[in-house]
Amino acid sequence: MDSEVAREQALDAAEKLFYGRGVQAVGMDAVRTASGLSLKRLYQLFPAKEELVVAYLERRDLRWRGRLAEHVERHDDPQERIPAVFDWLEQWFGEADFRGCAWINSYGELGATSERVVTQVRAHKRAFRDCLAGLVADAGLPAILAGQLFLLAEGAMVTAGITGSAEPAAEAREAARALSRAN
Amino acid sequence: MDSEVAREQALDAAEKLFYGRGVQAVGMDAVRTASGLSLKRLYQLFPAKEELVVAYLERRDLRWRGRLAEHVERHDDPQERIPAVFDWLEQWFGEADFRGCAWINSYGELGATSERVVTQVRAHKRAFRDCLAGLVADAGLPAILAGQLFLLAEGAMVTAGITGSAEPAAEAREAARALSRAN
DNA sequence: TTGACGTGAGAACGTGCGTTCTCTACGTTA
DNA sequence: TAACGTAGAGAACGCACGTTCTCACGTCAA
Repeated sequence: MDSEVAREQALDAAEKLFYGRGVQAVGMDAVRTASGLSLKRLYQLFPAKEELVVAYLERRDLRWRGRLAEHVERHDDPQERIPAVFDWLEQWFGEADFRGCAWINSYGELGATSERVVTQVRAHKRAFRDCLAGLVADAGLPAILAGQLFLLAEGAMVTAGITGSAEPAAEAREAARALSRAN
Repeated sequence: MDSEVAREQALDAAEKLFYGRGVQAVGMDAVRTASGLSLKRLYQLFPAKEELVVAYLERRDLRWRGRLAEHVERHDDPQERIPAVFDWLEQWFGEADFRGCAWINSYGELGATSERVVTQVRAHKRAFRDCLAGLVADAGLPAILAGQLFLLAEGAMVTAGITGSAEPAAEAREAARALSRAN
């Protein structure tokens, strides 16, 4: 079987399991079963579990930011793009399998033990922050707003994950509107 | 030895280890060594590791909120008490052993496997939110502000933990000021 | 045909850890 | 003094899991 296809199968299985149950709660055996690959093949593609975890976070990062960008770019007016971020978050929070932010959860789980995971988490959060900074600049708003919107979004993700409700997105959007007007 | 004293010793050791290295990365053996108690005694006090984890979160919750309240109450002016929350966060983020919010981290680690931990995390976050709501009411500000300040604080905790910087507290305080004026 | 090689399936290995058990020592009480 | 209960120290147990090994089988080159 094509290596590329096998890799995607492994990552599909890993993402579903790691995100849904937590990294440490999922054994390589479960990934094997879910992916339909043999353990041998799995270890050829990812020589250790940590590699698989990092690859999972990496691929999810690309997808996550891709989807966000896609949603935001539907709005031509730069002023509307900022609330659109929170609309997208709200939609995400409402998905049936939503279980909080994969990177925040991974940091809680592995932050103290895996330097590579920490690097991955920091890279993702920095990229998201940079994305917000771009939107703020395009809307002609002061740069200081970017960090504030970022904190609102992070708070909303955490809170939505813990409480299992999508409401924090609306609260954050309201706060973002107020901050945009205030600045 | 007095049971009460032994319990405190166990919890002191557990808190230091669980918060510093993560719950799953710390074995009961490490807790035994750090506490100076025998395994037998430890299991008499906490029949399973999960009990110890829940007790750790419970005691930390009381202390954490106690310290916050103590700091906030130093200010007599209700208007100043809200920024004081973020001052306190900044001070906390700057502590040498700061490693993010214990409850958010625990949720990331155990949220999918331990219902009791989830309950504990939700209770803590709800209590913190209620505390903010009280401060907002005392300051004569609209109730809607409480949730927004809560999201800012949560975002700041997460971000400070991941980046290892205390700066998010200042950003959040600035945003909180702007929101208070805007509402 | 034959032998080398890659692959799949899963058994096996080693380790770590939560929990329990054993053994010894000591204090208490009749 | 002798019997008994309790606690400490840590060995032992059972299990889960990351990783490696075995073995049978199909494939392809010479």
